[in-house]
Amino acid sequence: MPIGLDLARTAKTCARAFDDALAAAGGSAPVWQILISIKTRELGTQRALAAAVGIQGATLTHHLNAMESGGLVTRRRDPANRRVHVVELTEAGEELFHKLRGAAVTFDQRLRAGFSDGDAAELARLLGKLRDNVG
Amino acid sequence: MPIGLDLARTAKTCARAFDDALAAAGGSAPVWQILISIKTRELGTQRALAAAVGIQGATLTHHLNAMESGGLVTRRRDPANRRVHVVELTEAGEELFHKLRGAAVTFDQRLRAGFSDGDAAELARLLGKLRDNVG
DNA sequence: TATTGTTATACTCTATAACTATA
DNA sequence: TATAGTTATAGAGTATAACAATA
Repeated sequence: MPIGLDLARTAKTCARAFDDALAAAGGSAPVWQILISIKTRELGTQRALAAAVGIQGATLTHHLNAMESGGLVTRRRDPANRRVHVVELTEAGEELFHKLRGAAVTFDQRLRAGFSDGDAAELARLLGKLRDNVG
Repeated sequence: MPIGLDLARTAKTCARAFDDALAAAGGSAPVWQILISIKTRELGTQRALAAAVGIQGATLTHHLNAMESGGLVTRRRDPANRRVHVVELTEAGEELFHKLRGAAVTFDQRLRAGFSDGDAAELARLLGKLRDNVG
């Protein structure tokens, strides 16, 4: 069995289950990824944000437009460099972040069922090797 | 680090690299999956085919339309049960299958770099556990 | 009525190219 | 000129609902 096929099938199955979990909590995978990135690297440029999420700048704008319409984020120009648009979470954005985090934690517990610490570490090591091999 | 996030990032990185490899060989991920399923479970219904690939029947029809237009497959009614459309590879379809298989094999070798047999088996075991946990 | 597959339509995520605003 | 981001447009993959053909 090719490793890539096994990985793709597993990822597809897990991604769908995770998407369902996030949707039930009122979110989606890209929104969750963007919320995480905003929370963890506050004050970066949108380019950096897009790179962190693994998408193009225009794709990020697309999502941010929807998130801004949905009242999750605000965008304002940085006074120090007015080319930069600072993205910040609104209260609703913070709420959604916490809700999605809860869903993600619950999902991860489900995923980890029957995993020893050694298993988890071994999986992380092997996945890291795969990324190195294609990067 | 949540397992799901690690898995999703790895799968995204690998899937993009694999898509590029398939595209360079004239294919795409769903086409490759469908070709594999046709070759390995000849004579099934399209429903079974769709289930094997992990998509809906209408989505499969969408891809088969493109593949038929592209001269890769033919569809004809099964005389024994005329509701069933038997999907078969044309010569061009067979050629593409072999070409994509070559690309997939090459990609898998790249992915396996530095993997011992034990590593590969361990990865397969852990991925299987993940699928069990969400299935 | 139930099953097989198609058609029509639309949604989500993604991307590239051209553009605006700022430096 | 270079950089940050947006707008316009498009394409791939997926899905649901309604439909036609067959049993």
